[in-house]
Amino acid sequence: MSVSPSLNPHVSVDCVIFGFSKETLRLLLIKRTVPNAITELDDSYYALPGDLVRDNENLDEAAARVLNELTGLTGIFLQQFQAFGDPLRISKAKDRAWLQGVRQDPDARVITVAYMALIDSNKVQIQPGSFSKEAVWLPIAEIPELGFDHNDISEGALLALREKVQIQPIAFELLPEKFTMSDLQTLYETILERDLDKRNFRRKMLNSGVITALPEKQHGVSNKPARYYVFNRNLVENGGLGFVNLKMEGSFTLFS
Amino acid sequence: MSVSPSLNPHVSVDCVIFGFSKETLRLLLIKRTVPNAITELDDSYYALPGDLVRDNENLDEAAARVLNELTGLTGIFLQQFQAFGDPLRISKAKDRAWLQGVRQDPDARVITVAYMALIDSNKVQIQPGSFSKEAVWLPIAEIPELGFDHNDISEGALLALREKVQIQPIAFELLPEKFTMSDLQTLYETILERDLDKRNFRRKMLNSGVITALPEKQHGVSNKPARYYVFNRNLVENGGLGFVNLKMEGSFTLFS
DNA sequence: ACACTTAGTGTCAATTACACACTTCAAAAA
DNA sequence: TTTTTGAAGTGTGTAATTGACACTAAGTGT
Repeated sequence: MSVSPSLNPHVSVDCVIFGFSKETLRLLLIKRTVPNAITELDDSYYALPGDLVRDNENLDEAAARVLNELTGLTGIFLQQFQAFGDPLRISKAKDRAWLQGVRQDPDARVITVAYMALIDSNKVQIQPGSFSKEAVWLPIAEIPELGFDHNDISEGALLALREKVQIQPIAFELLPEKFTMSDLQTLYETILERDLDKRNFRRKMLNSGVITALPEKQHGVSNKPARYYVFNRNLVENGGLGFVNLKMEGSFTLFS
Repeated sequence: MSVSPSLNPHVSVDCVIFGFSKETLRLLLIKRTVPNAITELDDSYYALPGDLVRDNENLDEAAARVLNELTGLTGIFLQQFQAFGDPLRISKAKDRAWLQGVRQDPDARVITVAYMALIDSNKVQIQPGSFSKEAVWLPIAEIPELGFDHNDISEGALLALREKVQIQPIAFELLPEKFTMSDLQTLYETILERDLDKRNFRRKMLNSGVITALPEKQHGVSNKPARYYVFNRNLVENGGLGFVNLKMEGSFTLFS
């Protein structure tokens, strides 16, 4: 076993991990515990999972490592969306207290490269101990004050998600393998914060070719059972679709 | 005069500066000269303008500073688009030679945050001495091998530009205040590498409301003089337009 | 006056977007 | 076993947008 490769004290990655359950978009946040020297109680607060970048890995690898250490998952949709580098981003008192307990060079200025991950939250099994004792899925409407500039980063991620979802078929990454048309529509409505017409949505989705109907239907629901669909991952990734037309009502477009 | 604030040895910004002249998209590149210890001649090569980030500035400020030191300009369209952090990105021999002449810690791993700038190349007056003896506008089709990973960064910038131009009215930043409809169309055709229909282009542009016709026309051209237009910067930035519809032929859209 | 070059204009057909309401299916309750 | 309940699933007509297409207008230079 080799020694742990050295850390770059000035560059970190943070992951904004999106999940979707109970009809709400959620973020996976970790709880950080800081011994409070004055009260001798523990202060604690939530933050995005993140870590310094190691000298032998690139940024994508660092983000994938953070995600894997927390969730045990690999092969997840993970996309860099913005770097944050305000000189004061790590200067809040609580944050400094935490850094002093954890970092070799707690005063170093750290620029962070933020990633967003989209995962089916059913797949997540929080890995004990890796980052923190506790990790929770919090609805995006109920995110408390986070450490560092993580509120800014989360808001940036949400804006980026809202844009990307209208350009590329990536929302599927938030659903299980099999899903109903209503699941999908609710997801889009949640992300876009806007109601969509059921019939038009269905037609657009099916015509676009990004999903395939399964023969299988729901069982045991006390109403008409919905059909299941799957996302055509291979078709989309191999460009087997020509262009995908996924514009939402009222979204904007450029020229002709 | 205060002493120069300290530099963060691990984080830099690089600017991909786009211009448009003679019907070609160009990048503003600087020439770096490296004394070659063996031949005693100077090796030189082109690179993107960039610098380490100072401890008292954020990333946007660092990029604006680099741009200003090179061109003398302020208030320019400048947008972060991607961070690059491959561990080997500064390990080419020429790059190391240059770093050794310039950096306090030439072996430090550096992550760079890349920005793209869009400017009217007529406005640029290269500032002597700041970055290098020489800076040139090179057509994007004729970019040579650059230092570091700057070819990757440039290609990323071009892709990002091509996407953004179809979503937001930013192409105007590459033109002078007054421009003709043909100027604008040629610019779009150049960026998108695709021919557009003259009449449809004109209709879309005018209906979108992002430009206003001036009474003024060209003088001294040996053909029918073209009318001049201006970009409605204020209207666009203040959201005075509702939605701008700027989709190009065949571009893709999401749902309904 | 004629040649040359680029600017500028309109229409029609096809496609796409949007609004809108009833029937179907299963389970649960009566 | 009938009825109720609740979500799934389905089609059409209208309006708006897109895209294809060819000629005339206005200057300069010869």
